[in-house]
Amino acid sequence: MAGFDFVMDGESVVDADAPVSRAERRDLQIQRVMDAAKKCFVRSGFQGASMHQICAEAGMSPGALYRYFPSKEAMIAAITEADRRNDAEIFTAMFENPDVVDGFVTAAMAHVRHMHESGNAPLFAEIRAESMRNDAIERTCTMAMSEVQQAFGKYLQDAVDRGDIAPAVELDAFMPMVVAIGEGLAINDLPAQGVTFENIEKLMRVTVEAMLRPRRRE
Amino acid sequence: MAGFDFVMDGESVVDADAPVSRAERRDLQIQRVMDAAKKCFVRSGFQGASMHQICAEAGMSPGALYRYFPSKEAMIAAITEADRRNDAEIFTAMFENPDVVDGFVTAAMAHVRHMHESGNAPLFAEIRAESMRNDAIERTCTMAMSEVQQAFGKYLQDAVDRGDIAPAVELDAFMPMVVAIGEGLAINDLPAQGVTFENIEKLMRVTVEAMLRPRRRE
DNA sequence: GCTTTATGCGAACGATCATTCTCGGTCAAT
DNA sequence: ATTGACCGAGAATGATCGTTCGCATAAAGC
Repeated sequence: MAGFDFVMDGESVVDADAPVSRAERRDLQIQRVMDAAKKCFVRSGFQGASMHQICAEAGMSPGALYRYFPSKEAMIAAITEADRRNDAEIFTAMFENPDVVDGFVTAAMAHVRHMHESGNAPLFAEIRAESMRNDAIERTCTMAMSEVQQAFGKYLQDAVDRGDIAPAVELDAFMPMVVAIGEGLAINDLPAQGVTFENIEKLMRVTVEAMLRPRRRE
Repeated sequence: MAGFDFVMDGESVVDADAPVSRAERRDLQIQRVMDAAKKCFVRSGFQGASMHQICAEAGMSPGALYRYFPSKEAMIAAITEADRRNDAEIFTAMFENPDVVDGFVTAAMAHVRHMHESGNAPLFAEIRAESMRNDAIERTCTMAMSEVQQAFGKYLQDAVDRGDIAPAVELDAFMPMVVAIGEGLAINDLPAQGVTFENIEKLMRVTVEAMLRPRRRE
């Protein structure tokens, strides 16, 4: 039997005829574990998922799994970081769009769509719940979002300076509130509740427009 | 030593000189357990908190605790229901206010304030995370909110009929989205992040106004 | 008074948990 | 061909989990 095949039954993860280096294979195995862990965490939560379940899902023994992650805590940290980084990237895309409102709505809709399609809402909810009692997770969340917030702030300030927008409240208060609203939309997975993307976008546009270009009090 | 005193050390929970009936005392004990459990769940999560921890927090042995709740699952269910019911009551108050926008903003601010002062945000986050994988919890959340949503829908429809408001999207889509946004604000506990109540209210008013009385497209 | 019922304690139970250990095998380098 | 680092399986470990049990005590009903 030629090539690698580390799975004894079911699908083989490493293609039997594609030779890979040690380091490459290691990365693939790490990815395999993370995929399995993510599945289990979504299904049972961080504390609820057992290492044996994760091993079974990954088709790997505990001894093997522990070669790649020193502890369950480390796996939680790794998955949290990957998830938060992924989210951050979606938002960074909006900073290219010269129309602030449109850029914002587009990015937010991409986020809602991604959350719906990937089925990651439970994982995100789990991360947020865990972040409120686990300092390490909390730091990961803050760090991943702080660079986005910083760039976001600059992006908005530029638009303010050129007179494109005039936020209803100071930017320091505006940004956390927008993040909070976005999280609410993400966790609730509105498309799954039957709300159409069209309606979500329509209401979001009205809202963002009002927040960034408020009506004058008459 | 007269009267009851079931705590061997530390504070006594049942006043030593106030005779209470069996049923009354039972209710007090149940409340005692629920308070302790809530504290532990906030600290460690539903799965992370152990029955021994809850026993210690309640100043009660496992044997005693199990006289009041048949299982940990039952305790989680009871605490979830109490929390959701509490939230529902806050929102029901808004249906008295004839000005929809003002009623809405007032209720939402009461919610934000309550969430901040009670320090219940972690519990709420935990409940939402658990609800995504535990059908019983999910049903509790839906039930507690469905009566509110129904009354909310009627309240809004009345306002639409009399021409007070003209929501940007259909009510069926509007309500879930508003709930989602509210949850985001609740979980994030903005006052704890330094955002003032004043700013929260200001942006909320602008937003609600825009959603319910949108500008016409020019 | 005596009996019945409700409480409470805390040791003990079996199950399951995260993690470790041992050992046989495989790869890359010599 | 031999070596040495790496990898993987799976049994084993001690800890901890949710829950139960037996027994003592106190109150309620007669």
